[in-house]
Parts: sequence; structure tokens; C-alpha cells
Amino acid sequence: MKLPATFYRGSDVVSIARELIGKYLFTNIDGVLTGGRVVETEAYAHINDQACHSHLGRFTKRTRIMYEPGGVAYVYLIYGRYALFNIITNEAGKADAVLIRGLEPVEGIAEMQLRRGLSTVSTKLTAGPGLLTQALGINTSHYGNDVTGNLIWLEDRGDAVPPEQIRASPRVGIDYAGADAALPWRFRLEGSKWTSPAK
DNA sequence: GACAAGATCCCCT
DNA sequence: GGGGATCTTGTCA
Repeated sequence: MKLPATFYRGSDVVSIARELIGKYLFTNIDGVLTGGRVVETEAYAHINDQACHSHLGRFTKRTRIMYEPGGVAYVYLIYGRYALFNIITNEAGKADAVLIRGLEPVEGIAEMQLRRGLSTVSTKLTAGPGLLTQALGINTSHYGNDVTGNLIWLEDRGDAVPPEQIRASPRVGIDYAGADAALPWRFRLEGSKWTSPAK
């Protein structure tokens, strides 16, 4: 069952990031179905979060998509190398986002290996925000894409994760955010080896 | 127009 | 475990 746009329009981005653990992310790019189970996310809030690109209402060429109603993709390039995939949440003008950081491969594994240049299946396939975008074929051309469409979408397959199996911890790589770097807004599926390697 | 830094990953030691 | 790759973006002049 595909997650509807209303799923992403809720006002609490932290709850949405938590609820996305155990859901499934798919792409159908270049005519190939690839995807996996979401095992790691991070929440970024428009208000009171120095780590968020839309912090202090920053509205630029890069962040403008964040101000759309929830349910669109925010894809950007980091370190000149890796595309990172976020889902915009909340209503229009409230620029919250959830970063997808780790996937457990499910569908189209051979194609994902090809895109990643790997001859074997290992956590190098999709365990990391810059890796899973490569595996799924997501790049900056998908900026602003509808995540309830036929190219990129998420599904609930009925296998919900019990709350006690979701671990919260501080977010990764945002030391510049001062006190907000300590917020426990990173969520992981306990015991999954497909979460990103950092701390 | 110039410059510093980044929500990362890979390879080498 | 540590450093370099690599280029877009935001900020300031």
C-alpha cells in the first residue's frame, strides 16, 4: 500500500521520521524497479533547528522546494559527490524534512549492485545516505519529484516495527549546529546491519 | 566575483 | 583510523 500525501503533511516531523522506519522506499528509474526497507532516518525541522537547511526561514534556490506541501523529494549534492534524499513534510510554508539514511535491500538487488559497481552484496550497497541514492538511481534531477508518484514512492507493507525496536540518537555530521546537534532525531531499526556506519 | 565549508564515502596506512 | 576527493551553495565584498 503506497503511503498517501497526507502521511507527509503531519505537523510533527520527528514523529514522521520515526514512523518511516520499517516502511519501504522504491524507485522505478530507467524502467527498473529497485527498493528496500527504511532502517534509518533523521528529522530536520524548519523551526528551532540550526542543522536544518531551512533554518531561520532561509529561502534560496536550493531550499525553495522545502516550502512546498509535504510529499515531495528534496535531493541535493553534498561534498560535490553524493546525492542525499529527503522527503519534505508538513504543510506549505513549514519547511520540515526527513533524510533517508539507510535501506535494507529488497527489490532489484542486481541492478543496485550494478549502479554501485559492486560484485557482491554487502552493506556498501545501501547502508548510508549517499549510497542508497546511487543504488536507487536517485540524483539531483529528481529534485522536487512527487514521492507518491510512479518514479519514487514509499509503501507500507503491513509489517510495522514495534516502538521498542526503534532507537533514537543524535544526528550525524552536523556539529556546526551547536546545541541542536544533540537532539535525538536520528532513528534506527535496532539490530539492522543496514544502518549507516557513522557512530 | 571570490572564497570557505559541507546532513559523505573510499582508499590507503 | 585518517585524510583527500570534488563542486555546489551561501555569504560577503
